[in-house]
Amino acid sequence: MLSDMTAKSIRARVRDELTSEIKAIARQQLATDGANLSLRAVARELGMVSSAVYRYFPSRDDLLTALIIDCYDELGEAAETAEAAVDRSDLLGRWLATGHGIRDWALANPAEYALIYGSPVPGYRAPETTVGPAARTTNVILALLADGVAAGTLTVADPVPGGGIVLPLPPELGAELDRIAATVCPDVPREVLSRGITAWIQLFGTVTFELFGRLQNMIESSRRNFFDRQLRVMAVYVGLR
Amino acid sequence: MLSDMTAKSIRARVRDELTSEIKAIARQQLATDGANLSLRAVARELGMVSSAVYRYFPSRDDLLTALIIDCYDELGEAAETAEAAVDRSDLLGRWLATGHGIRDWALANPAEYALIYGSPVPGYRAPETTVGPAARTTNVILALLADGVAAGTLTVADPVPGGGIVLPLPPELGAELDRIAATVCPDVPREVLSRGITAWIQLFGTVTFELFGRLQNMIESSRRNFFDRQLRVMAVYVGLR
DNA sequence: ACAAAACGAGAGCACTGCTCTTGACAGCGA
DNA sequence: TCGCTGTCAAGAGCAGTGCTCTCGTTTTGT
Repeated sequence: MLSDMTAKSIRARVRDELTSEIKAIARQQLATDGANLSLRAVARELGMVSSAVYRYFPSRDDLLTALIIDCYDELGEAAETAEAAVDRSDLLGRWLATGHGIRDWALANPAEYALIYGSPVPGYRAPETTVGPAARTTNVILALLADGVAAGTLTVADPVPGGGIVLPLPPELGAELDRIAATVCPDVPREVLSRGITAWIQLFGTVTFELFGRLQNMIESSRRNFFDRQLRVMAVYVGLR
Repeated sequence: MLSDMTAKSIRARVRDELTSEIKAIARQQLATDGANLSLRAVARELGMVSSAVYRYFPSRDDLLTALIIDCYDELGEAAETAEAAVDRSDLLGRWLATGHGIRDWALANPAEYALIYGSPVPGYRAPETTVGPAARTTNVILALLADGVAAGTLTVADPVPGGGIVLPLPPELGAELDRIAATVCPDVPREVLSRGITAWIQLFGTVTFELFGRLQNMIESSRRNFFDRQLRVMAVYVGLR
């Protein structure tokens, strides 16, 4: 009985170990070779022959998919843990923590961020298994919006008192926002969701610009300050306090 | 004399023709193979042997650089012509035209957009010759800001009357913004420049998200409406009217 | 008309993803 | 303990890649 389980575990465990070792070296190579990493180089690094790697990943794209899922999960976890450390009623603090958690992970893993948020690999179709991990970061923000709505902080009305920053939503866009809200955050009105999406795009747009070198010769020494300000500007726009 | 010139023209012209033909086919392949296009495939398409292509581009990276410069120039020209068609005093119209011009070009040339605004190719260092063409689109926006400042429309003060969307700039970030403004738009105050950069990031962030598939299962049928609204929201934030 | 430069073709090198076959080893039931 | 079966690493091999070098040919400048 026990020997059965350990025997099974033995083969399975060494396989899992090799699998994660392959992924580790592949991620290491990701930093230098980007998305077009070499399976043979990974095998060489492991002292294996290239064909042996195919016992663990049926193709290079499958290895890439595994890496993508891992990265989505890591980024999602980074966002979740950063956000979880803030008092639930402090919506602004939660938003800031989420943003900086995402940016910090991206700065620490630039190649991985480029893999999941950069140009789509031509000919590569992301399988369905990636959408779950990919949604983790957005779910953090959506929960933030839902909590703000529940607390009465986020409303349909203009979050900037006396300001005119809220523009009417075109009907087709409004309908589409309603459809999104219905499936993913039922109690968030379309106006709040719309502002949240704008802030979401600003967050990732700023990280992407910083990592892809578009801030070079512009914002250099105060990039964290700049990003923090971007977050706060969007927080005011959304109404997070 | 004339024969000299035509003789000179003959060799140079056929060379230029071949050069642009290579680039045309390379851009065609860009759509299917992305940044890792095959020089041999381009040569095959031309009925040449691969080594012949090296007479025109010393390496694959040089061909890529030529494509990048062409794309920057095309995108810049698209933004410029779209913006030039609007009355100079209509700042909001100019901003909207610029944004839609950029997005329209990106939608028409998604692979090219990914080439210049996607993940940086690992190991590829963009040469100095690309920064000029790359700056064309941002120059359009900077001119917009400068005109708004000159007309008195854009000021340091909060563009949203009675609103509190303007946050104080951290001193280091303010100094950096001053440094940018001094070299590229001397009469634009740091506050206006800061708002412009935020709008600029929102513009390209939205286009990037749309093209890289991050809007899938969210905004589908009303993407142009969504982008237009994004532009208008940022216009209100910046103070463009 | 002649030397020099430019050009296309071909062979070749080292590399890639991937497939197929071969031989070795471990776990299983009898 | 002895075969059987499934898993594994290794090697050869195929087609493709970027790139270099050489070899005749053509074109150019003088």
